[in-house]
Amino acid sequence: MSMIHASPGAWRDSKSSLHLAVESDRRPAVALVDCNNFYASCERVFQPQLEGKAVVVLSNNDGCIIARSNEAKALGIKMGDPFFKIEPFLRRAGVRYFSSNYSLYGDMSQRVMNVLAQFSPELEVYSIDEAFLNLTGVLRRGEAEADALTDYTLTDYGRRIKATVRQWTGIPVSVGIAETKTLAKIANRLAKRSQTLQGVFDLRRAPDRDAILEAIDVGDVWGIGPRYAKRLRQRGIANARQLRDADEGWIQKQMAMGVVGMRLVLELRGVPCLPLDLSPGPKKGIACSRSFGNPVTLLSELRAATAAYVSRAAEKLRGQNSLCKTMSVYVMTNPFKNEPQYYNSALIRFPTPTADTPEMIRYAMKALEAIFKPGYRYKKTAVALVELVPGSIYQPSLFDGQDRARSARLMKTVDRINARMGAGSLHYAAAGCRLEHWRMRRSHTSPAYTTRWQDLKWV
DNA sequence: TCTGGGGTCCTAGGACCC
DNA sequence: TCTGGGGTCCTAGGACCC
Repeated sequence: MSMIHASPGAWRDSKSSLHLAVESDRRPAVALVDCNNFYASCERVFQPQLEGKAVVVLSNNDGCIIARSNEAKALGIKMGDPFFKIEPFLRRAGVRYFSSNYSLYGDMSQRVMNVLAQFSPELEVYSIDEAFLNLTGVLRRGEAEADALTDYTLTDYGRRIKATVRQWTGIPVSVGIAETKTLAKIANRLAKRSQTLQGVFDLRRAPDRDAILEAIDVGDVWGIGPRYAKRLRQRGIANARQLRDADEGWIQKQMAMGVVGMRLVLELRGVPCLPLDLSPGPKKGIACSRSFGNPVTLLSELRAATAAYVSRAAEKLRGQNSLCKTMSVYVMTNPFKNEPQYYNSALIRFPTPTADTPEMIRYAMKALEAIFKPGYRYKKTAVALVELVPGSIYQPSLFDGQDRARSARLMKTVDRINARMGAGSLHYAAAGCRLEHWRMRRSHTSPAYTTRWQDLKWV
């Protein structure tokens, strides 16, 4: 997909001036590189006139706000604000809004990651817009040639990372550096918010660490959600400094956080407990769920939607070369509505682990019929594949009548055609057609500038 | 009319084994 | 006086992340 194929391993390039320096500090160093307002920034890359303007990106179905440019944040627009409620305000305030365009964001993400990979041999792609880089010793690799330059620090290196990503992809990022991932998160937060730091901050070199940690609310520490934050505050632990200095025994016992809490506290103390995950294995569960563009009352429509989601989930399953042993199917009404509510799910255990779309659809339809109740306005159906096993080793059922090899070949062909011709080019009739009214609404989509020839930007 | 989607890990408790 | 000890696997639920 990606159109940038930057040469890997630039960090090794001895001709580059990047590595001609020595930082005497030998402490471990990990950087968190985080894209600023990622989805909003992606939209801006191809519409530079939006620079400096308030931009927001909407969730699926144009439901709520999921990304905001700084200008939009300054206007008080909140994450999760329902679009239909604030649309009038957005219009009045001249905020530009976009339906989410995941093929664009996914592709831009890959480009950013490709650039980052050149700055460290150890990169963990943590999410669509974030990556951890191990920078320990990165500057020392070029030591032999380092006579010319002294005082080149990881802060300089971080600035170089930031500038390169910006130049090669158009995406602004912030870089936080520290001894551990948890501290790097904090450093990144500061880098992003401070006017003076210009987007790069090395917490290891900060003389006033205690004061910095004290200014971080305990709920803003990575790994502390609303529940834990509340419990910690009840014990008088209100900020990151206090959490760092908390009593270990109490953390382990009282908090029901056990090892999670302990790791977190140690990380705050500068002891790395969360190693970089350089090559994440296959997913342990795969889900596909989507709210409908319009409420659904007919079983036939629910069937089509469910079949469509099964087929998407099965595609992901095959994409990582796994088979599924257990699948669940959910249906639910709209909890925001003051109308009769219904929620139900069914668990399906396949006699033989499978990744065969038609087989999975057959089972899902049976399950769906069992949980469907007429008379409700359904809002959403979901398919979750749990209990996945590697495609290579599985225990076939003794009475399995299917020609597994044949169906695997068929699936492979279907996937290949869709990869080449575009997602959904070939799909199952059970999944209905594109125009059905339960399909997702996306009324404000930008073009897929980087993944569709028709949408290529003209210059 | 209209409120997102997709993951991970850990713990406790029960069943079961020798 | 007094009824063992140690282990695994599974499931449900809770918490977190982006």
